[in-house]
Amino acid sequence: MTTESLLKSLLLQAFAKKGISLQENDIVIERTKDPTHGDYSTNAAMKFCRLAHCAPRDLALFLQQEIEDPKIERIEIAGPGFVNFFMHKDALASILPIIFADPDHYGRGEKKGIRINVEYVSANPTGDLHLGHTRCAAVGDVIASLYDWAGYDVTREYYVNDCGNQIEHLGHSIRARYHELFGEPLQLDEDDYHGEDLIAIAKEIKEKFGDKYLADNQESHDFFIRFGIDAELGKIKADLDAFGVRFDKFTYESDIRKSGAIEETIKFLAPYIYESDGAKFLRTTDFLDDKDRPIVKSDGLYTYFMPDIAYHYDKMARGFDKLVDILGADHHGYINRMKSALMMKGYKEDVLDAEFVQVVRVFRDGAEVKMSKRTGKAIAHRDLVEDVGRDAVRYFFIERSQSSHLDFNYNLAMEQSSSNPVYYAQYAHARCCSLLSLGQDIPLDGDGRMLKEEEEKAILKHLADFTSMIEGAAKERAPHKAVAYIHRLAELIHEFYSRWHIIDRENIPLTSSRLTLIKACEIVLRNALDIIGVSHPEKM
RNA sequence: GCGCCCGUAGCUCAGUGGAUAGAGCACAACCCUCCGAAGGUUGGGGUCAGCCGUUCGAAUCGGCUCGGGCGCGCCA
Repeated sequence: MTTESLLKSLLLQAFAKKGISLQENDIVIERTKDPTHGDYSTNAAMKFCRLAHCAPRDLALFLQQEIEDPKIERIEIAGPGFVNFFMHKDALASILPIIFADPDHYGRGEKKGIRINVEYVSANPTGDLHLGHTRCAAVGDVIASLYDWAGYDVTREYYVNDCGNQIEHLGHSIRARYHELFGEPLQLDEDDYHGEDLIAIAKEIKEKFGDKYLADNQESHDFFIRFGIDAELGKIKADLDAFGVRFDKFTYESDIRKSGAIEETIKFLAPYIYESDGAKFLRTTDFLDDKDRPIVKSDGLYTYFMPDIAYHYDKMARGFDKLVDILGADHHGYINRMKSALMMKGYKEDVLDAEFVQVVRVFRDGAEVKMSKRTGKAIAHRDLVEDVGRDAVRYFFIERSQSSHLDFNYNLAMEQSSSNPVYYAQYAHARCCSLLSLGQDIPLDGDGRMLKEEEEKAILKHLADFTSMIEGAAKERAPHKAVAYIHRLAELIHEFYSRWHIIDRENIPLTSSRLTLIKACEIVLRNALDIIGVSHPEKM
């Protein structure tokens, strides 16, 4: 039993004696910032004083007298009615054997038996990933990891939009580059892709197939599209792989279309479909939307929305309890129409949630750099990761809540050395490893029995918070909370290291306890860095 | 006009009902004869955009105003 749940049950019992019956969720146990406020604190006396018909401090006094446990050293009342718990140091150190029992899994929550599908990036295979995708990739990947650690059954999915206008333009652009290689003038339309990366693809086609696809026929048309999609998706996969982002499943829009799922879906949705100006609209306003949405254009082609509905139905049919879409913030209008479509199928409103990732603004040489996928002037995901490094990019991109704009200083990131926050955490890990290596002949006691300093107690408390941090960060889909946890742990380690000499061969029992604590720090820091996908070198 | 996100230190941002509002960067001073100075200690810096309300208690919840970003039926 964790200290937190112990305190909750003691409080529940005490309240019951007053004739007040509460649920465990009603009680809030807080970590105290100030050590003079004890180790844990509750506001319950203030929150429920009205139910007890007495003043907050009187109720606090009652709780103070009523609650007793061997793990609690003493209870104090402070301020308007806070009840502060001071724990015996043994109670704090009891987290150490738990960590060592299964180090690689410390922090993992109980299996919940809930299946979650997290879809992210899903960039169209028409060009290289840019900074916006980088942030979505980092955010989505860490959210999925948090779910995994918290005990959910997670699938990471990428939806490939390999149909529609943009794909036609891709095929046409590659065809134009291909013809250019045979001495013809370049013929690109305004909506085509003007980036020079397509030249490499055209060259590859020429090397492999010669002039086979110069003829303008259906075969050539289909070939350029197919080859282009495979080439672009191949690059995207390689770039994401280098970023430490891997998917369990790629679903292709073309497969959804071929399966007949769209026609089935339209048939099913018929009661909600009406015609207007030659187009077909879905009455999403019957549910959460403020406007009805077109699903079939007046030219008879589907809008993007129609296959997307079939795709989301497909995901639900695969047995997921929850869908999470990680989307760019400019897609925020999308969520209510898709929820509405899911509700038409009888699903609850909250089977789908979206996380909107705000834009990254890039500053270079003191000026903002505007991005454009087509002009080729955008900062590519690949260049960024190669220049700045995978660890630093991941850390930077999830350090702040995804709902906040991110200002990225390219110059600063390029010259990152000591002022890079990721090194602060990695250095703490390397320090732990270094200490453990220096003291490797000294056996660890495994329970930290000699620990008593404030710095040591602060670390023990923070280590004990790891599991609930993961649980909370997963529930809130807040990767930046994992970063905040890591930063705090690194800070505590650095402070402890600076304040106390850890390896003292004149005092082996104390050294043994302190190295035990350092080992626990190393384990938790390593697990935490694994969650955010940042490496944890033993030497730097 | 309607909808979503945002407004907190010089800058970038944490903090969603609690105690003296925090961190990084930047700035100033100090700390290696001693386990890694990519570190530590100290300091200056704030009408939490504004007003009204709810509450024992509001940066946090509700309403209005101002300011910024994004979106608004046949683009994805």
